[in-house]
Amino acid sequence: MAVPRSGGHISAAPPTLADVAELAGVSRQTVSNAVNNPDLLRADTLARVQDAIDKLGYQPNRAARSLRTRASHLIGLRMPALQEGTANAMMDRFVHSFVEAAAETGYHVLLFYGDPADPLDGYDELLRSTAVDAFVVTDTHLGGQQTTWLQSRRARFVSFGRPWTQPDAKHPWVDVDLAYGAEIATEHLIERGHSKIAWIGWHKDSLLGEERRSGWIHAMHTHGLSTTGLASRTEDSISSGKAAADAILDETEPTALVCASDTLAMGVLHSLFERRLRLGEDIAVVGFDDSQVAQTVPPGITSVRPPLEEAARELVKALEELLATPSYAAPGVMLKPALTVRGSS
Amino acid sequence: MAVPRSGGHISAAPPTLADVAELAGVSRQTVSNAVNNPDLLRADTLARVQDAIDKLGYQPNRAARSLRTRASHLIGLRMPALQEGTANAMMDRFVHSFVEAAAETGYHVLLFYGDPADPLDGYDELLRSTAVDAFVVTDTHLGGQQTTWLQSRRARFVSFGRPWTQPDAKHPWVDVDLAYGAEIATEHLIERGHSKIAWIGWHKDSLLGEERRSGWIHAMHTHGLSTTGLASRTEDSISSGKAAADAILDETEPTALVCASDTLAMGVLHSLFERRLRLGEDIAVVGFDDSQVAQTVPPGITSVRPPLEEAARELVKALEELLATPSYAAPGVMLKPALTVRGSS
DNA sequence: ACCATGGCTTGGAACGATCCAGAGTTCCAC
DNA sequence: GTGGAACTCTGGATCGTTCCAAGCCATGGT
Repeated sequence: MAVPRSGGHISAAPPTLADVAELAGVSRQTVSNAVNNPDLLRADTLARVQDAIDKLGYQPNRAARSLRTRASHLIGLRMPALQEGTANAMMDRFVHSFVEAAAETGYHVLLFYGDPADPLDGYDELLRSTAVDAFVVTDTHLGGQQTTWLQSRRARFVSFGRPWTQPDAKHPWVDVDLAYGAEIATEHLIERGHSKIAWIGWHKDSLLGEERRSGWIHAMHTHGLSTTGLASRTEDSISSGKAAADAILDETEPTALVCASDTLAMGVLHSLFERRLRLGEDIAVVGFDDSQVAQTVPPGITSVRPPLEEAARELVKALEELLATPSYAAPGVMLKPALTVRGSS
Repeated sequence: MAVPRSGGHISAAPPTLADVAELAGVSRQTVSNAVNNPDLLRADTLARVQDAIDKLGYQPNRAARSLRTRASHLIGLRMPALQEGTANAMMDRFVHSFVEAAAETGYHVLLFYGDPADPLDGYDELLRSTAVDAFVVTDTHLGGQQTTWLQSRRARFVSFGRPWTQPDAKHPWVDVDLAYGAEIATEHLIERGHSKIAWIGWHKDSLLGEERRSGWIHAMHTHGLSTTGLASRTEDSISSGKAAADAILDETEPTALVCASDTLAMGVLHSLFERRLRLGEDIAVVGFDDSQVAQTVPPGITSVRPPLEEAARELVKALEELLATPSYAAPGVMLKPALTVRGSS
């Protein structure tokens, strides 16, 4: 439904409702109705008003509309600040999907980054100036501080990430079942004939990390495989991924490695490079996130791909409901990831 | 300058100017002045009003302010839609930098993606509804369609990318001198002792591609090196990068390769992987963009790093001037990239 | 002929801020 | 003591839209 673009004519100030009303010979309110409740108008009046709207290229002024309706049709999306070296390229796929999904339902996205040290940074200003209708919260695994605070301010929001520490939270959320992701990754390797499959994951206090780890353990045990000596926990960085791989390759000699992130997988690749081992031939590696890096490194890293496009759509759907009915309490939505198989396994 | 966050109390509706005025015992206008022109007030009045503002946690309503001042303090940033497989991870570093730079001067960023086939998609709606004060245009190498149209609509904008096809364009722009980038990349390889240095670049009709290529040629000729048989032109994708590398490695046996993008460099890596050649030992490779991939692939790809943070700051600076003085015509700003040296060379 | 009904349209008020012109104070020079 | 400038502060109008209550008009049943 492309709006025809008024091409050549140069207009000093954009046309207003009053301009349209005058041209169409009706009152302002009738034009407003033509835009917002067309079924209230008689067919011929509607046509006349539409003509005038098209002729002038009229579009309602957002500020005026927001002021009156108390709705900006803007969604605030807070992203965690990028850290140099960490491959969270996943997130810009999410941003992209979300912006597109929001655009389809007439919402625009106001992107902001908060100081990672202060999970509330940025929200307050936007909220108090009523700049946005709702927020999308992304780092729920860092604790419930953000959601608790937003709730206390009566702000509307949805979260991309389950309410880890607050099982009774009422806000809508969407998350990806990455325990399941680890499970299918591990099973894929088992199918390929591996039995000594190591895990390189995050520290014990990382909720996300423990969840993914549980999927690996479950798959291993289901197939009667031992996990002893095969797990290591470290930080989410390339250097610690390399160190962990070095240690576990020396000690236990696994034939395959499942990594909690593509970043760790890249660390493993560094270890392999040094040892002159060939990825996908001498040893198999699976990562998480299906980042750019996993997609492009030869021969490609098999990776657990979160359905970010679908997550974005679900979030927008939840937002719509939430904004339509303020008391809306949705059940959380848990999506299943898929495994993208590449040369590394 | 953190605004104290009103913690516990739950307020139904945000406080307005009138609320503050009543509490402070002054008129609405005085409160408005306290916020926007504090130096107009007597010191003690200002203090009293400030107290009231803090007590109520007042912040001006954006919609109301926008309506009156005809300024939204929002900048529309149009990004080219992501293409699967193409590593334009560079762009999210730019988005991040730009959002942060804008936030520092009180602007928020409204991110949107346009249909790549229609360079005008998305602008019109935001412009006519006066949703944003200005735009940042990013794909100027695709031709002047966007800027010409925006100019005809009297929209304010700056571009990240020089006005390639319109040398007489008047709008502010910021760009990175990537001919220089290719030059330092090539010289770096020459210093390392290479003399047969091949170029893997884009098609002839790519303005960006020809520019980068000229830097390689210039460096080669300056050092008395021949370029015949060492250049190839192809599409910006991994598979064509691999094909180009295959061809040139078979034919001319260069010892080093300069690639017009990290994506092409990844294609080269695929070729090397297949040939069991070791990156950085058997052959040297340099890429462009300093993407996540270049940073993380072992042993790291030497890459030309565009100063995106600086570009973002310059763009914001230009925007500020442009919005302050509508007739502002800035000279374009050309920034120099640096070479990040890694194991691949 | 009348009133009630429902469909369609209208003018005035309101949203919350800033612009503008003017009113009240203060202060100093004469 | 007065005039005038400079400094403070104020109330009303205004931005462009939607909400609200009321008005108009044709229709149809009594």
